[in-house]
This record gives sequence, structure tokens and C-alpha cells, in this order.
Amino acid sequence: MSAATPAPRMTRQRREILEALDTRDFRSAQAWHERLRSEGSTIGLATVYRGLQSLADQGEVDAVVAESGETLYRRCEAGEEHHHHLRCRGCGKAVEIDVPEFEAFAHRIAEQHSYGDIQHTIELTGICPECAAAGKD
Amino acid sequence: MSAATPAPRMTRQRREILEALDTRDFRSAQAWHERLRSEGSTIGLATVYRGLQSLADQGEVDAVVAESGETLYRRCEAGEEHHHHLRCRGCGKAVEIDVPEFEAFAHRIAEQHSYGDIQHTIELTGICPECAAAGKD
DNA sequence: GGCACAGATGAGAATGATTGTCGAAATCAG
DNA sequence: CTGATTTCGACAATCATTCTCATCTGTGCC
Repeated sequence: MSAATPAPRMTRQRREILEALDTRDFRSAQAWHERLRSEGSTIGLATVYRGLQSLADQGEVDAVVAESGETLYRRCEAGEEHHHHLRCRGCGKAVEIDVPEFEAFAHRIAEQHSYGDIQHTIELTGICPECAAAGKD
Repeated sequence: MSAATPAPRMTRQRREILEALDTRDFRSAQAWHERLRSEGSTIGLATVYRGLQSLADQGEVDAVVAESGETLYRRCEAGEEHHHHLRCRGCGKAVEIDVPEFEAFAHRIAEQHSYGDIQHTIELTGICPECAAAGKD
């Protein structure tokens, strides 16, 4: 019974959002909205929010919640490898890291506790060589 | 030359917050406030927010941002073995998990990049059996 | 192509969490 | 105890996000 997802209409606005999502950055809905506006679109903020959410539901974009509480969106490269960052607490510089073992580990733990729909976040921070040299600790 | 952190005063309110934080649950500032009020305290909401934040800064409590954007707090057991949680996105129930391999992994990565004073956070979330049964997904 | 209608849009109001303000009350040093 | 500061509590303000509602527009149908 019941339709899975009513498939949203392809409107001008929805197309614009998809086009704007070409950079690989995580940005807030407001930031994407600003970008669209600065490129001449007349799209409304609420529409950007609605669009990003429905795209996230469809798995077209990834959404993460920042520490500030804002939700950041980024186009989801299908088949892209999941990775994390090692960020410097002094200067903010981030290095990408892979944690391949962890992906499997997360699912194993989840199964042990019968939890479903697992998601994980790994935050690795430290002091980079430059900041350490500058005494920033 | 300047004190590092002005060490907050131990007021009745601050003590009440610490006392309320006896359960190991992750709860929102508002939820802790409600609990304090229901136990007879006259503490204000802003005070609870300020108290929890300063406790988080001191490392006395852990703070995580839920998907809704709310910040959840839980007392951090001092001297407790470092561990992480598998938290339910439906009801907030958390299960402690060990990720022994990860501790070593974090240090290995840090060394590769010459980063020092490493800290890490692992957030594992899913839907617990009860919530899954209740259709909360 | 033209028509009807459900779904989408945009402007602005509403919501909800969190933070700022400020006079009053409480803490800590002396 | 007394005074200098910090913290409190009530409430206003802020910020991201969601809702409302009148209007517009894909889409299926003729």
C-alpha cells in the first residue's frame, strides 16, 4: 500500500538549486540561497530550504548539523568514498583522512544492539606543527 | 599576565545543575531545566544554559548537537575510561560502546601529520529497536 | 494547444532554541 | 562584616528554520 515518495515536480527553482550545488562545499541553506540570488535567481529562502530538504530525503544531498546548530548541505557524489577530517584547533586547517575500518565497525556495533539506520560522525582535532611551534596550545 | 580561565563561582544554582546531572542521559538544556524546576528549584532557563556551557568548557559535561539542532548535554564521568555512544535518534537512549582500535588509530593518524594534543569525538546514531517498532524512522 | 488541479513558490509571520541585557542578589577576599 | 565582582533570573532580542496563504505553474487529459 501507499506510494513511496510522490516525486517532486521539476520546477525552475528546483533546477536552479541542483545547478548551484556544483561545488563540493558544505554550506548552509542560507549560504546557498545567497549564492543563487547573487547569480540572478529570484528564488525564495523558504524554497531553498524545502528544496534542500527534499533533495536530502531523496539522497541527492548530504546534510550535517554543525556545532552552531545550523544544517549544512552538500551535493552527494554517489559512490564517493566516505571520509573525515583532522582539524587543527589553532588555525582550523583540516587534512582529509580515511577511516575505512570504522565504516564496518559502526555497522557491527549497530547490529549488536539491534539499532538500524546508522550514521556516524568522527571529529579528530589536534594542534598542527605550525601552531605548536607558535606556542598556540 | 592574565588568568587562564576565571574559575566560576560555586553558587547554589551551579550546584543544583551538577546534582541534576546524575543520570547518564543526553538531554537538552530545556529538559534539564524542566527537571530542576520539577524538583522544586527556581533556577532560570538562561542560568541552566550558561551553566551547562561553562561546564562543557571545563570538560565536566559532554555536549552533542542533535539533528534537530538542539544541543544535548550529559555529565562526563571524570577519570572514566574514554568511550563513546550509540545514541538513538528517536528517543535519545544511549548505549556505551568501546572503540579501542580507534584510540590507537587516532594517534597514528596524528603522528603521520605531526599533529599534537589529539582529541576525538565519535558520534554514532541510529534507531533503537523500540523506536523502529514504533515506526519512528 | 488548452484546461483543471494538485503541488510548488515567495513574502512575511510564526516558532523554537539559544543568547544578550540589566537591575537585584549572592559569593569570596580581606 | 563589607565591598567588589560575579552570577542570577526575567524577559527581550536574535538566528535558523518552518509555517501560512494567496498566487503561480508543471503535468495529465482532451
